[in-house]
Amino acid sequence: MNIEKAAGQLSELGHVARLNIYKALVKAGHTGLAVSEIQDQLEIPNSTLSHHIARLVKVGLVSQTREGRVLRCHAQYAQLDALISYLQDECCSL
Amino acid sequence: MNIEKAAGQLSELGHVARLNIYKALVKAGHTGLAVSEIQDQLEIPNSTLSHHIARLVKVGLVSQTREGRVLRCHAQYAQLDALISYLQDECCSL
DNA sequence: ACTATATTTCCACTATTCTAGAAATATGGT
DNA sequence: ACCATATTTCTAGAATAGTGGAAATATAGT
Repeated sequence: MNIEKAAGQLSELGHVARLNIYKALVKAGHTGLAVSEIQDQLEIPNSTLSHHIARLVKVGLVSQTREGRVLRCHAQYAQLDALISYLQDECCSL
Repeated sequence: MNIEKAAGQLSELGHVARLNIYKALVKAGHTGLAVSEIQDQLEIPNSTLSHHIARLVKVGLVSQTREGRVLRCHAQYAQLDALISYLQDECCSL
């Protein structure tokens, strides 16, 4: 972890739509959610949703696996853990 | 904590300059740093720096106290702790 | 080949953010 | 009152982000 990566991930989580997407993926557990399932839950137009998911993927917080026509999204827990650890180590030591 | 506040704070931390400012303030401990001291450390033009600090203050991550001509800035540890707790509770429970 | 479903990409528009110089404001010292 | 220092506010331009409709692409089934 370095400051550029941390800032990039924080920035992407710093949007209500994307934070909701990430939360939904975490709640969904290891099976993850199809893009269409996220769309049903959050009611975001498909192009907008695709854009937000792509940003989360780009910074490594979400991964995608294709299952036929369906793209399944998964929260990358380890990435968030690393981000939290960075914040605790770099920004919480008094 | 709620999702709007969390997203707002994450977004503000999601910028390298502001994350550096916050880190410097944490490292400075309870005495904090004057705006001018942050400027010396990070070499950011005063108007730009003022803008970034104001944003951190606005979301509650930093507070300021005036000491004569000097404005001293303090990291609000409890706010970051609350943010981290929110992430761990809402986004890390498998 | 055709059709249906899932998702992305393209496009254009609007809004916000970032940056920093210059001017203004605040405080303290002489 | 004047001057110096500290910081913000004003302003404006450039860059980035957000939004969503429409078209394109990908995959599977018939």
